[in-house]
Amino acid sequence: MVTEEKAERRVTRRRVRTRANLLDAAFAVFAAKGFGRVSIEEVCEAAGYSRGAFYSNFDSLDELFFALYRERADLIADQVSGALAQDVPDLDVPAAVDRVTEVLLLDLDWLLVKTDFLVHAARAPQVAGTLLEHRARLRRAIAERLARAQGFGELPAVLGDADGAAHAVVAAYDGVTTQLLLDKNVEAARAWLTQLLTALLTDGSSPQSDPH
Amino acid sequence: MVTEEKAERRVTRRRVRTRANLLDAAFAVFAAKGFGRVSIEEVCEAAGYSRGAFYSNFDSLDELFFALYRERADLIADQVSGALAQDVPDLDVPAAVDRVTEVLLLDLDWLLVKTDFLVHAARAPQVAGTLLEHRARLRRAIAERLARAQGFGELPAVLGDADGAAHAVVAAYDGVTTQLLLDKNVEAARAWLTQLLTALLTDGSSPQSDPH
DNA sequence: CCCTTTCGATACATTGCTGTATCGGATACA
DNA sequence: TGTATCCGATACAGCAATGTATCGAAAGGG
Repeated sequence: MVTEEKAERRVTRRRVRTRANLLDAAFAVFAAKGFGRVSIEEVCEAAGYSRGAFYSNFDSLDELFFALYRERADLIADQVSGALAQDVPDLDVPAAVDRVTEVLLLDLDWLLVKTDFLVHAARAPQVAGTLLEHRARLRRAIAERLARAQGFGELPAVLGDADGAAHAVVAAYDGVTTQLLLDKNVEAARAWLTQLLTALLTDGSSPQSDPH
Repeated sequence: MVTEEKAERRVTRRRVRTRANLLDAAFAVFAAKGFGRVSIEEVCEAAGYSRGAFYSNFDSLDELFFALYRERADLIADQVSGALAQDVPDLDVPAAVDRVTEVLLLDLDWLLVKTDFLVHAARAPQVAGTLLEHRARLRRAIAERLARAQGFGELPAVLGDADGAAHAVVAAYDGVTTQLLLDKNVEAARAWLTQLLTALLTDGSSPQSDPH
């Protein structure tokens, strides 16, 4: 071993605070202007620090961006898992759909940053790999939840097995998200996603109100 | 009227050529590095011109980007319209789906640029408006095509009317696109989109092979 | 309370990009 | 072919952001 990985430091209390502040400020700035149009200086200024603080905590904007994404994505993934596991009887897929929809389509700023990250990942295979894993994990959680419901004969497999259905759920979410980015109408998006999902996950027997 | 809109010019032959070259080069560079990370100089270098040529044809990178998007988007929109109108009997929705799918999921580079543009539009209301109109037009074409098929009793309205179904089609496309950006697997995306669309647009009676 | 370690501010050199102004060669049209 | 116009290359000034090196101050351990 030639170099010390990160030469252990006494992780001061002050340090974690500034780091958190930088991340928060970065989130706001990224959401407002887009990752591609943000400079290190802007982030520092928004956080109330000088560039010295930044370079003491991160090596590059990319690194900060990755850390930021990871932090928030994990948080939301947990919330979704919670929403999926919440109901004991495992019946009532529509109810679970409602709860998940509410968690996922909450914060427009997060949506913007998330999309920036997607675009970023699309050109960095390594980053794309990480993101794909995240998505696979999420899909697995959904598939499991659906499989449990399927035990009660709920799921009308229009598309293959529970795994395929999970795929479809994610695709529907991504699709609705795209429109939401443009029209900024969270309520419509939520209603629309709910309708899409129930259409996909139940046989076409339950009529829904039209959100247009 | 105080100012001449654009002081009519003798639109030389040379001019249109360089303009086209700049646009082509820009497309390649944008696809490779992302709009946010591209400088005017890079575009010029890729096109084999100096910055003088650029400033003679465009006012800013944003303007070039917009022109580029508009050009290609219109082209593809035409192709889609063609694919939708192609079959005379108006039955056979799956066949139309196949053709459209083939047109839409062809070029990964275009997908990258298109997504960049989406992200850009998400933060520029005016641009977003234009993009929304484009999408609405496309959706209308789809809805009309579906309505024609519906006349023959094909479409099993799982989601409201033909308009709602068109909405769903676009959402499905966007959703599949997102995954494609990450895994770069065009064939899988195409198969997957086809399956999704047929699942949405036909009653769940026709079994499909599983593309996973 | 002192002393060591760590954090973050400041100053500096450097680089890459921008936009403008100018000019010579190319182009169109008579 | 002559000539007026247009196009794009070059040169220049300026700016904004980067990364590094240095240093005073804060934090925490003893």
